[in-house]
Amino acid sequence: MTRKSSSVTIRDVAKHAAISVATVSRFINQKAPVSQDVAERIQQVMLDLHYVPHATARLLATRQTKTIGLIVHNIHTDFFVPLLTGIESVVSKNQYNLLVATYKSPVRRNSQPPIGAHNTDGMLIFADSLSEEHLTHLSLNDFPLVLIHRTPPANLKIPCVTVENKTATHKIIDHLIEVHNRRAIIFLNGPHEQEDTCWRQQGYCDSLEAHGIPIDQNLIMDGEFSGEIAYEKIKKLIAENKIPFNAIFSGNDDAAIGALTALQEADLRVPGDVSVVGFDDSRLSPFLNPPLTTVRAPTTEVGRCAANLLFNLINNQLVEPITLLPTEITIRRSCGCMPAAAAN
Amino acid sequence: MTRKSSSVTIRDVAKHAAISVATVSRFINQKAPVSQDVAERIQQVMLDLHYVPHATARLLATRQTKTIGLIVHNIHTDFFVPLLTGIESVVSKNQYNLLVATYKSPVRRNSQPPIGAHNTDGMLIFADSLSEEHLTHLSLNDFPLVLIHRTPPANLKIPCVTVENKTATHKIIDHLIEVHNRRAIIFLNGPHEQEDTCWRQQGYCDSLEAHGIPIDQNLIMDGEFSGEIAYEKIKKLIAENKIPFNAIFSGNDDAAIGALTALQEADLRVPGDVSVVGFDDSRLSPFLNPPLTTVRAPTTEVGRCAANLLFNLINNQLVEPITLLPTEITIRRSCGCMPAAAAN
DNA sequence: TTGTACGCGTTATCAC
DNA sequence: GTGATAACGCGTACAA
Repeated sequence: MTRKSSSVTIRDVAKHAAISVATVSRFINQKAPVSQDVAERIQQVMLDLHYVPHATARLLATRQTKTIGLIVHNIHTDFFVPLLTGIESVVSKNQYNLLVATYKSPVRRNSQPPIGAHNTDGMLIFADSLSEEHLTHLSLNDFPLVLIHRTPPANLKIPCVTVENKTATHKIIDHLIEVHNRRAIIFLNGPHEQEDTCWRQQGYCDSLEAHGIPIDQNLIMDGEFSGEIAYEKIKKLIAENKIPFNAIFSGNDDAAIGALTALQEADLRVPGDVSVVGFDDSRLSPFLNPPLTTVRAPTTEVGRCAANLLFNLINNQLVEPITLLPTEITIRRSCGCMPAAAAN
Repeated sequence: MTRKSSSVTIRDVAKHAAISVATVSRFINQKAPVSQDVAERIQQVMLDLHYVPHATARLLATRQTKTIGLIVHNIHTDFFVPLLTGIESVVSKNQYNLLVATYKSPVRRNSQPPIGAHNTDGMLIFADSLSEEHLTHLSLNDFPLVLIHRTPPANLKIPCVTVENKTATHKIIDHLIEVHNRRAIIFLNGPHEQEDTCWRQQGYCDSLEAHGIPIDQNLIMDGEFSGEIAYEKIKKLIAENKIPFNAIFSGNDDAAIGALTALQEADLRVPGDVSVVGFDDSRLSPFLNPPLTTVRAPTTEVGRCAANLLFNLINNQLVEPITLLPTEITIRRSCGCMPAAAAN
């Protein structure tokens, strides 16, 4: 498994520049002033030899990796692109690397996440990808951690950044009820372990209650934030034809697509027969047919913000314990409105 | 910055078990049989001391990183999700980590990519993110490399995986001409540095020639594979009203969205006035208005395949020098057809 | 089966 | 400013 003995090391640079390794190291890390002459020589040799410091060796010596980790449980979603875009911009601005891992703490078996203190300087943890136990262990060791779309377990002081779910949901349901006179509103909720799900459900219920509409558990169904699952659920709902409804609030835009498809296949008109609204304002929402009325969540900003917090932590600076980014309703056509501008 | 206060090393274990470090190491890695008595003693001491092997030191000693790298020049695109999905599935199956870097080799040669032999065991390189010089250097050092959507420079034997561009494009243009009688077809091409662009342009030209339609350079415009840029270009084209056209072949689906938006704003009907077709069959294509006729590219499969090749390389196995994945036309509505099934 | 000693590529600590 | 050299923690010939 020995890859290459031809790997160029700091010793090679030193030799070619006719200088000691210590000086080369100092120059690279700007640890101490180096004479102009020597600096230029080293610079040149490094370029010629394509020298790149060996990350692992450096870590062993300094205990720094210059990389941060991101743990998510599912990469296969449009939500991931803007999140990663935000994170990546900050990471590269800080000259760091990004290690991406898909992982989900299992309930029983004691497996370890693939990334941690041994290969990162800090981690971004999305939603419920890491168990409380893992979180606790890392946090207690003072390892820099920032939670995304999830609050820390009790007793643990881990900063988190998420978006305002409840009020926005409340408002969009209000809109459905007050403007479009929809009162039989299906709620396609997400995974129960995810906090967003809870808050969105809360907003949904609050709005109904505020309008004196009793909450019908039959209207609340698991969409799992998945287009496929939402599609199946709505298709079945229509086929059984036992529960009347005239609107669907989908917990996220992905699931809304599935709902839209199922409605279309059943020849139900949107928004004529059924209003549909979503959450996230993902990239494709303005282009759906009809364009989707939804809640705009600043996902790129979430990623950027979380990454910035993490770097503050790594640099031993104080950070806000909790950052709640604002959301806002984006009215398009799927709810029944006819906004002037056709596109985005 | 002291993270691990409890730094108990293999030496401590050896000392407490009254045994040598070598034996402890062998026991841990099951490299050679150890006497029952010794095994039990080591086991006990490791438990008592809460010993955990230091991952980094281990990597330094074995010259392995257990991570592979992915270099792309732009994360901010829907193309990235399926690609990453494919790669990630293989990476985690192999118990490896994935380091993601956005990077683009500058024309001037003074920068190094953030990932390389120093922090990965092999790399996946998308399109033209890395210059020939960087490629050459890595390849000459026998560093495992797999190219995605790009062939290797001459003289370099780097395996690559890409998709069939030319024939599919040829066919979809044929479709536009033969079935829908469109002969003034705009081509929104991608970045000139990207190979996909060239092949798609070739397919476009071949089809026109085969039908005796002269190639009009005015119809070929840079869409840069970007929705925004395509939008501006088509908007301007319509406003100037100097070049008549009745179809648009967009180099990728992203740009097709921009085109669609521009046409819609100008009250041009799709496909009534203008047929629009794309390339990629990205996730949102079936949901556009109208659903987009496009070329389906197996992007997830590309990612999976490239990652598999890379692992073969890492394990010193032989690999195919070039893998060309098939593409196929997906007929929806934007070309003018009216397929039976409404949605995908 | 077990032990000794060296190498992995850097940084840190001294001297000079 | 610069240069030796000792860590860093582990794997592994080579010996025994």
